[in-house]
Amino acid sequence: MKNSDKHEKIIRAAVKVFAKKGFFSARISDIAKAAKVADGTIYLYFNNKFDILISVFDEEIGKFITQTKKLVDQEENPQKKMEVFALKHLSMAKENKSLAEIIQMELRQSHKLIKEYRKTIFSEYVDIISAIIRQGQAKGIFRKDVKPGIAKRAFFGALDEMTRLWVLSPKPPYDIEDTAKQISSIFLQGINAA
Amino acid sequence: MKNSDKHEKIIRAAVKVFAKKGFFSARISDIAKAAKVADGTIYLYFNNKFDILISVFDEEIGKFITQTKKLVDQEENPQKKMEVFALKHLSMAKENKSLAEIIQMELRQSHKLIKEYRKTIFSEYVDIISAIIRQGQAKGIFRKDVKPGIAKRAFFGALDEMTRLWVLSPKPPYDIEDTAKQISSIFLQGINAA
DNA sequence: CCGCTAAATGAATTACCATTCAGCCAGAAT
DNA sequence: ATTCTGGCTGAATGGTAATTCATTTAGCGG
Repeated sequence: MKNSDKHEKIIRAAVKVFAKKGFFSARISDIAKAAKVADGTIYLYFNNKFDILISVFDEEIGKFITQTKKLVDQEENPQKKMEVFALKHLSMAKENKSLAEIIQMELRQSHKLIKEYRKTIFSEYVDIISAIIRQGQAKGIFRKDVKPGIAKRAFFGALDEMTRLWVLSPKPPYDIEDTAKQISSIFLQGINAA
Repeated sequence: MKNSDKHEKIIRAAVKVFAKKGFFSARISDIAKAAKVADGTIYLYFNNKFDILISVFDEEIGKFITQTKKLVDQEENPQKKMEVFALKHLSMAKENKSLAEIIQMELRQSHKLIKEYRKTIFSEYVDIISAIIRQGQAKGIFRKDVKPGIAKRAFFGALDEMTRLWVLSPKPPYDIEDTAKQISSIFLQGINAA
């Protein structure tokens, strides 16, 4: 009863359980069992069921955004940046399927807190794209008539939909690299300056 | 106790309530109150809560897909078809915000039945796009290296993400026609044959 | 060893809500 | 006027599962 960070263990278990059954159908006792702790123990680390979900988002998505920013910053060329973003996005969905599943399902819930959360955290993420687009426009390599606010969502939406395909299908129908390349390719040609 | 189709009234009420609170947080008594019927009456028309949700999908989404197909068929030119599709998609989201909200949130649930439903009905819808793309490729006006299976999802995903923006924001930040045009424009240039 | 404290347990409590069903009521038929 | 019938009602029921808390346990200092 010493080491073994219970908080961490519970979060990990919750990711799996939420991914499998969805937030509402998941029972606290399921999470407790998966984390190998007693039901009551969960309430020593979290205020309530909803708090577990929020913690999952906070702790897991935050890391991911930071990583993505770092990768994008390492590239010079805007086109290359877009490609890197697409690849990173899809790779994460593949490597961390449970988390991707939760983001796909639960982060779409209509609960007020979740809506707010989504607006905040997703803005930060999606704004990585609009920044790249503005940069490309400044350099004269991307169409000036494209609105970064729309284009960023279009690009993100395309990737998000591909992610959904993985989450819903047991067998990935397309290869990650191919998909990332294909989507970047369409999009980059689409916003390429005459 | 007269005319006034109860089934219809309940569906309408359910759309509103589900949109506002989400399926799981919505109570049968909320729907009953919104429909101005007794709680028990709902069970004369539906088997259970879930059945109401499924009925909403069946009855409302079906109509919409049919309409879209008809509109697309009226156009000759593949590029024009894509534009029409985009505009129709976004218009529907604007005009029927509650339904769009439910599609956005509930159709993503991890419940088996919903997953199946989504695969079936969405395939039908999204395949409208891939058919257009294949047609354009056959005519030599769209890039042959683009995979229709990926491109259809990218295009749909872009539109879906814009829809999400409307659903989450009280005030539409962009005009429907502008958005539809912009997205079609990026995408059409993106898949345009050299 | 022997208290002492904090962490952990899990059975009991409690709250919530979908669903049921015994009875009610409006209009039709006799 | 009286009975009948089918739609409708909403309080009562029952099941489920979140949350609590009295009790137990593990580790530690003396």
